[in-house]
Amino acid sequence: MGRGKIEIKKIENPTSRQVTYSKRRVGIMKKAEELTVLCDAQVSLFMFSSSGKLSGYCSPSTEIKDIFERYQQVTGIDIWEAEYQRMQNTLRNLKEINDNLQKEIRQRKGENLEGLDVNELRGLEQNLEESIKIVRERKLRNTREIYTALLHELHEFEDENQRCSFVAEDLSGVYDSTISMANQQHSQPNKQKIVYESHDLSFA
Amino acid sequence: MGRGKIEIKKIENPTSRQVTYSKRRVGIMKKAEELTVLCDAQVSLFMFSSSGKLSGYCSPSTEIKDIFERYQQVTGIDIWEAEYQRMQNTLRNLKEINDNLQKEIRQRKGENLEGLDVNELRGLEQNLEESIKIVRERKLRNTREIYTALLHELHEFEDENQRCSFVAEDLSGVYDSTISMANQQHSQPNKQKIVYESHDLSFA
DNA sequence: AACTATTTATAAGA
DNA sequence: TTCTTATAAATAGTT
Repeated sequence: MGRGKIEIKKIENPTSRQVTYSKRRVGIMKKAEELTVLCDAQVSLFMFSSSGKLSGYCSPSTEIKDIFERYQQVTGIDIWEAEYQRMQNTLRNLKEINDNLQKEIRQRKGENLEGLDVNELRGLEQNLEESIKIVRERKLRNTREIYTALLHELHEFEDENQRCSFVAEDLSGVYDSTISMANQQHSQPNKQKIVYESHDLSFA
Repeated sequence: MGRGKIEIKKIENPTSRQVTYSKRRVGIMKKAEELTVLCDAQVSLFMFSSSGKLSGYCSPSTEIKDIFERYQQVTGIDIWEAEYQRMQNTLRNLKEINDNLQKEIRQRKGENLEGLDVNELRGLEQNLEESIKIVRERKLRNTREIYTALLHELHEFEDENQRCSFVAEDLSGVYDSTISMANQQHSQPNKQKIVYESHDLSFA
């Protein structure tokens, strides 16, 4: 359609090529829109010129994303197969691991023991006994550490007092500061700290 | 371009619409290919007819994915951004929850107690004591249930023997089957069962 | 970008 | 769907 018939092969002259692109670009976009309107179709059209410029057409009330999803539905080809599937799998796995962890915690808390037989209950009991032993030892050690620190501070205080020639009267303040120091020393920067509800929060 | 000029608006007659769609579909695809070849352009064209059938054209050596990625590059719009981000966030959250669950379990097992002060250790100890109490009660109850079932079966066995006029000699088989029955009754269909390692697996 | 001779696409009909 | 064909539309080459 033009002054002469042309062969469909790459136009070597860059200027002519660019001109032809411009003309035909308009033409095909018009066709796309006509098709949309006349035939009630969804059309998406993208063109990148050899210089990299993008032009496109997309049927009204149609998002590109929708076109792609429909494309994927119809062809069964998932463009993002690898990435998406990988993420989905990771998600599923994490959820399963989560469920199991939740279950284990619940069982270690003594909740939801329906699924366990006597042997498993016996194992769980032994587990908990071992745990409580370790926790008790650790508590004892921590307490001892605090007292050691307290004693150490007390001695330094006494030495200082000897040098300054006056006697310590009230040690409760020292005691408090030693505890808070020990706590700070041991606390890590956890975003979500696990709280064990204690019925008796006083220091023992 | 045809026997008569047409107005560009939806063709109401479904048959005519379908016919027009078929003809124009071929036409626009031809145009797309010509544009690709003549102007060395990348073209992607998708059409869904009103009946949902997909047709498309994509420049050779061009994947749809590439077209989309280029589209995203040029427009700066990331089609999958929202979805992807949402998944990433879910993933992150699940991982964090997981970490915390792992940490809680480790602490309940008596591992990794470094982050806890004496008060927290005291709370954890009380927690474990409560748990162990519940587990012990449950174990006792299960054992009782098994013995009750055993007793029941034993009585039925004796009744039957009375009627059949012979005496039970070996009850070990009955005992075993009762236990396995009781276990089956309580075990749920868990894909990944949590195993509490017991040092002594004998029945107590 | 505009013009226009020609080619191409296609509407209507079969 | 496909073919035919009259006619509308697109566009190649030119200005």
